Amino acid sequence: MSEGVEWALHSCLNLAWIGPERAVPAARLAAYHELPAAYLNKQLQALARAGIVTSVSGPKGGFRLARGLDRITLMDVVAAVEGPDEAFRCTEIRQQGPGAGPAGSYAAECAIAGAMGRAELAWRRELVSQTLDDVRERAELQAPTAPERIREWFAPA
Amino acid sequence: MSEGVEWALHSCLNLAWIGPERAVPAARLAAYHELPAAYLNKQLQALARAGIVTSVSGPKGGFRLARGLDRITLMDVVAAVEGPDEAFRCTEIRQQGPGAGPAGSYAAECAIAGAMGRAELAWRRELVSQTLDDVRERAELQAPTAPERIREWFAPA
DNA sequence: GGGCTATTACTCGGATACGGGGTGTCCGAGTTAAAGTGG
DNA sequence: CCACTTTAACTCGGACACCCCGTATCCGAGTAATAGCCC
Repeated sequence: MSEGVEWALHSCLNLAWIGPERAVPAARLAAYHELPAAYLNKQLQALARAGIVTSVSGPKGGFRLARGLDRITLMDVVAAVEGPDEAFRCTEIRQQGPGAGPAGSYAAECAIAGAMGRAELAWRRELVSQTLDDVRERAELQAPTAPERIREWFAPA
Repeated sequence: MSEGVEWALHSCLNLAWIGPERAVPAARLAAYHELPAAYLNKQLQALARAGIVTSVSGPKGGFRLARGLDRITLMDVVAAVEGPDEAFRCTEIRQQGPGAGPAGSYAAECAIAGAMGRAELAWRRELVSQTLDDVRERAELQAPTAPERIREWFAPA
């Protein structure tokens, strides 16, 4: 899985802790974790295209969350960064070569694709069931001082 | 996900339908679906290392299943081909840069890694719960003539 | 004809190239804040 | 002092290289069947 997913998730939580009042530039979000600024920008663009964050150009510009954390699921972020296609894609090799059966006998889905699809569905179901707000709550339980630290570090000079 | 997983799964089912009496060369398994023979051989080697199939060299050599389909799970095959590491790996960026908190405050797992881990656990759980025999059963319901076709095509000259 | 040996053909196994997608970077279009200027 | 204009700095957005891993291939080590040969 792409490394950008981790960056995007952390950035979303950071944005939430900073608050919706002001927009935060990608460069500043990147500096907080010493990430390549331009590349993080690329991931945030993906989030913007997916409608998870909104972006404004110019001075005092940057990114901010488009809606509350409780309305953003892990699935939303993963789909935005990784793309919509499934991890396991069936190439229908059962229809290739001498092993191919009669032409009309492939109406039903390949049993292997079905089985792998069920597993991937379980994965997606779990991703949908968890919102970023759930993650934030757990994070604050583990590190109660983190929100204040972040708010302070991102405070304008 | 690697394409080899699909090839490996189909090959395992084919091996089961052929029967355990004789070993089947990788080249023959590949020809059945018009796959690159040498590359499929590589995947079968991975299955052999994982103990899913056994391999014998020389004339009349090839691969055969090491145990019954009901004792091989989808997880076994995926782990053998894809490797054991998780898809989402946490790089602990929370400990990098100015955002890093006090040194001893990272005993607990990163909340984001935990959430992604739960999703991946659901995926793995589903893969473990399905054996190749379950898949075979469904496949035979959809295409009852397949086993006989395969047995015949792989029959020795 | 039977048993032993040498040969030969066949298969796996790992070492070796190639190519596409993730990774990383750079520069331009657009925008807004701020500075400058005249009334 | 205030309003307007001009400037300038800042930010996103997409276009451009790099590199690693999945993809694909080839050749050698090992093995067993087979053919040949001697008894």
